[in-house]
Amino acid sequence: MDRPADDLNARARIRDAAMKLFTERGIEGASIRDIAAEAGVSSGLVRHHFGSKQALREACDHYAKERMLQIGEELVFQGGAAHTNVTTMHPIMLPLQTYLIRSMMDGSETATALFLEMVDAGEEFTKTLGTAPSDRRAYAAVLAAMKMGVFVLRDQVSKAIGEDIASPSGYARLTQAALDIFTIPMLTPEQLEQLRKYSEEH
Amino acid sequence: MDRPADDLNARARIRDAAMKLFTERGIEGASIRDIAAEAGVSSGLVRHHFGSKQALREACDHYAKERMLQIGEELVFQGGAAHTNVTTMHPIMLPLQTYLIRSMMDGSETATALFLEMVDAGEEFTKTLGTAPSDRRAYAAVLAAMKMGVFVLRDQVSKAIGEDIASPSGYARLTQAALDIFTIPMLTPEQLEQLRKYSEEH
DNA sequence: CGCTTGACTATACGATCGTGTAGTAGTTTG
DNA sequence: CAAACTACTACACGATCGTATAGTCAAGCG
Repeated sequence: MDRPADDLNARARIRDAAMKLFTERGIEGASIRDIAAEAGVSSGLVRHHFGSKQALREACDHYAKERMLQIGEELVFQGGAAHTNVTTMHPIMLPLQTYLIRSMMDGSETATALFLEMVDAGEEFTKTLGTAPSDRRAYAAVLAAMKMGVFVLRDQVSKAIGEDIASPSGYARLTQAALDIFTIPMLTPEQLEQLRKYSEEH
Repeated sequence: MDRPADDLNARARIRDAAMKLFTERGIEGASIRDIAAEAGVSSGLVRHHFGSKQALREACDHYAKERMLQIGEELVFQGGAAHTNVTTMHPIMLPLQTYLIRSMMDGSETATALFLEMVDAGEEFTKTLGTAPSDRRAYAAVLAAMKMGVFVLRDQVSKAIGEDIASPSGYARLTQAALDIFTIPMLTPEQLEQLRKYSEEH
């Protein structure tokens, strides 16, 4: 059961269409008429259900955030906190994440709030790490941004690896690559020392 | 010397204003009239110099790409390939990167081409690593996307750590955090094994 | 039955969009 | 000096935007 039961009515279809087009074309780039057409309804019905474009957007924000938290809880229940915090990549989340980033870039408070909650959770997670980063807050913030960033550039990453990252095969490569990045030290201690010296000089 | 010499004329001011507003509001969200006002010229002059909004955008794409490559070369010359490939974060690049990502998300071929070049360079870099990732291509693609992602969510990361990541202090925390993420293994070998088993089951 | 209510469509409104055209001031060029 | 060119502004055009209004249709209910 992927969605709530009574979620196939016109209101839900409009919301889904809005999230799709907002993601693909940006908030300003997706018109209410286009969204209505995508949902198979008149543009007047969009206004009837949501009042304004801004209100429609906020409804999408709240829905996406709720679904993200809901799916996140399910994943922690299934796979444990370590798995969830390290990868936090699940195919179901993909459209939600891409939408939320688009909305965040255009100044959504709801989406930004969700991001900050993710940073909070990530900061807690750092306490379970063997070697602690010196700046937990910055570590968690950058990590969260990096994980989201992969999905911002979904099309570009897909093009780079030659297959859609939403496909089972592409997603597997994506997950493994992220795991490699997060678990294999990128520099030898010597390189790290050299880099540290360089930083001090500049 | 930060910029070419004759770069203060109206044409350059329009281009800079366009990059600023495209970044802040998205391509569709920034009108030619707004861009002209930001540059302190008439909207007709924008058309005179660039012909159309699409052509203006492509001019911005090319300029941003050129500057990125130029700055990248300077950084390699100054600090060496290891430093450049691991962090690839320089304050000067920030506005260029944020613009290019915006443009990439709205389907810019030039920006996508630059991303693919970054992936190519990153893939070469993986050959200098001690422990090789199994899938170099995916590794480089995900790494490039992650590094870009931090700048997509610039405002959100800044909010999370309590200071602007463009400030010297915030930028230093950002760089150190990225370095920690890339050099400190996030999981113990035991956790990694557990995660591997979990993945096989699902 | 008549009446209300909610889902839905059709159509019209100002505003703003990208674009096109005409024209001016200043410099260059033959 | 006149012609040509360049940088620039002013203004008008259709199209499309978000929004508003009026009306249709079916279901529920006294």
